This record gives sequence, C-alpha cells and structure tokens, in this order.
Amino acid sequence: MDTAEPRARRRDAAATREALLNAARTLLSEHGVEGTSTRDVAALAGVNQALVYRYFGSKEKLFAEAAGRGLDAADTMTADTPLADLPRELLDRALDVGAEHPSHLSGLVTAANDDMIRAVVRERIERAFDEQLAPRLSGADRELRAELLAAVITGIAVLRGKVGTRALTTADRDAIAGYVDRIAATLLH
Amino acid sequence: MDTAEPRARRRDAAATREALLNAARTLLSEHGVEGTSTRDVAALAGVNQALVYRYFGSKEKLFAEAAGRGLDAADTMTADTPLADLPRELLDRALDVGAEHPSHLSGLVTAANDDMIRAVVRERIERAFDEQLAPRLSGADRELRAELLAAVITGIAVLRGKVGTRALTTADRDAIAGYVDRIAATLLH
DNA sequence: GAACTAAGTCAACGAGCGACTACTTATCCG
DNA sequence: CGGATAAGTAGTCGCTCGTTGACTTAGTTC
Repeated sequence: MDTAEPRARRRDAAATREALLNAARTLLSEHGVEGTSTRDVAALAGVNQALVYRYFGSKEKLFAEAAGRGLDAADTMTADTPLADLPRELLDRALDVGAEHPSHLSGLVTAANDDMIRAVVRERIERAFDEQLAPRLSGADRELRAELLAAVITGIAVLRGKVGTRALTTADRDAIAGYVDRIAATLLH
Repeated sequence: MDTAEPRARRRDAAATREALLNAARTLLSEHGVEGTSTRDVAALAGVNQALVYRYFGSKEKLFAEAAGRGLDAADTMTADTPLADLPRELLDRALDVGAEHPSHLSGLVTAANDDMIRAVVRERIERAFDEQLAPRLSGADRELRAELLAAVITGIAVLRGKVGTRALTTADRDAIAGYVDRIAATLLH
C-alpha cells in the first residue's frame, strides 16, 4: 500500500532500490522466497522488473538484503535494555506495535524453509541473544536461557501473527506480556 | 531415503498413495509448498508424477492431507497426559525423538506462509490446546495459557530444528526440558 | 545545446511448473 | 487361459519463472 508510490518519483536510484527492498520485505513475510516472483516485487514497488537485476544482481541477493532489515532493532535491545524491561520490549517489537511492516519476525521465521533466509535469521538471533544478552546473565546455561527467551518470543509471534490461533490473536498485548514476564523471570537473572 | 523403496513394491494403490504422502510430508517440511514440485514428490516416492493426480486430484490436496499427518499425536496427548508430564511429552514429540520423520512441527510452521497449510496448523493447534487442554486448567485465561504452552514448544522446535541456533541445537534435551517444565509451571494449573 | 552517463524499459530465452490425456502393463476373477 | 479392470507410464499443453542484453529516455556537464 505505501510501498507503491503512484509514480510520482523522479529518477532516483536510491529510492528505487529502497522501494524494491521494502516490497521484497513485505512479500517475503507473506509468501516466502519461492512464493514470490521478481515480477511481484517489482509490481508492488511500482518499478520495472529488470531493475531487480540492475540493483541486486539476483533474486536471492535482493531477498537476503531484505531479510536483514528489521532484525537490527533486536541487537540494540538485547545489548542495552534493562533485563526487567527486555521481555516486554521484545514482545512489543515482535508483535510490531505501530511498525510500518507487519510482523516481520513471524514472516521471516515462516520464510525459513529457504537456506539463505535460515542463515540470515540464525546469524541475527545468535548475535542478539548469544553474544549480547547471554553475557549479561549469571548462573549456568546462559546462552541456552537467552535462546529460550528468543524461542518464547518467536513462538508467540508465529502463533499470533501467522498461524492465527484464536486465544493468542484475540488476547490483548498486556495480558500476553504479563505471562511473558513471568516466563522470562525463570530465564533472566 | 526410506520413503523411496528400491522399486521392490508390486502394484499396490494404497502403498503408492502412502509413499506419496510420506514423500510430500518430508519435502513439505524441508522446502514448503511452493518450494516443492509434484515431480520432486513423485521422484522421492519412487513413483510416476501423474499418480499425484490419480490419487489426490491436485498438488494442494496432496499437501493438505500430508500436513495433517503427524499432528494427530498432539490431540491424544493434550487430552490424556497428566499435566505434570505434558510439557516433557510435547517437547519430546516436537523434537521428534526417534520419529521416522524429522521435526514435523517445525517443518509445518515454516511451511505456514501458505494459506492452506496455515489453516491446517491452526485447526490442529486449536483442537489440541483450546478444546482439549484448556478445559483441564483452572483459573483465568485458560485458552490463552494453553496456547502459550503451544507457543513455547513451537518456538523451541523452530529454533532448534529449523533455524539451528547454536545453544538450542547443542543442548541436550534434558536440559531444555528442565527449563520448559519451569516455564510450564507458570501456565498449567 | 551537444555529448555523456545514469536510470529505466522492453522483449525474449530456456527451463521448470501444475495439470491432463491417451496409452501400456500387471493382476485377478471366471 | 483370457478378458476385464485397476495401476502405472509417457508425453504434452499452456504458463510463469529467473535472467539477460539491447534499447530508450532523463538528467548533468561543459
């Protein structure tokens, strides 16, 4: 909707590249790599299909770059957010409160049947949770406990944002956050 | 590997149908619906591609039936297993201890960018957790708490079985189960 | 305003896809 | 044994895919 400007844009390489990336992100989350054609992406971006190859070289490189976008936020959060606030902030982010792109995390996870997407997601999760959150914890199994927090957030994001099971979909975010806080209390210390 | 018998099978409609379903299940978990062709399925099953249409009518119907397989076990578990044992049993099932098909749950979840798969998964999860587990709980938010348990199991299955983050992949199952039990204690009562 | 370059367009290719049909072969019943 | 019927095969249709290269147009520089 907002990625396809009504052709008002003048010749602008950077803007065209960005429009392709945004369109790729949206369609990647909705239909995965194999389920999205370069023609679909170009159409949503309001751009000629051949420009995918001018700016990215291949479909795979376009999606690899698109997948990386939006997971950057987790990095700064796991590094800086006070442990007591972290579960709620991760949850808000995963549930995309007011984000421009709907449910990027759940979209990426359901796109993880593609090798390249899988690699991007793994790398980002390990960086945020193993390398930044785990060292802030104390006690045994620090990396495992950090990844278990990631798993909880991921599971909720997927069931609510993608699968759409009824209780998680209709529950308000505060109710979910209450339980997540109690779960996280058994993992973060 | 084991779904493609070395052509020893005699003419047997039921066995051919079953071989197609098993092959479809494996490839669905690995590459999703759009990432798998009917020719791929037939080749893995050791069977002619046209038989997909003889026995299932369409690619979509084949995958719909294949997706349903293997989620049946959750049904009986959420109905009958003592609450104290349930988390461990769900986890074992999700992590596929000695199962013939690797990680079916995580495979199905990552195939959930397809509408039809999404519907099958949602229906199965709601049946097992909302309709069978939730009524066995007491207190507020019974369905939400039941679905949160599903989310935890799902998240772990996806990160360990599909994304492959390092701590969850290398941790032994007992260590994970210990934390899952403590998490579940905040949800099941 | 002409020359140059960057941005965007167009049409086509080979390959693979889902789907279908007409044909051949094995198996079983009388 | 011999025909009927179910099981399996081979080939093909129309279409979409990713990718490419030759082309046109817009914007900038002298």
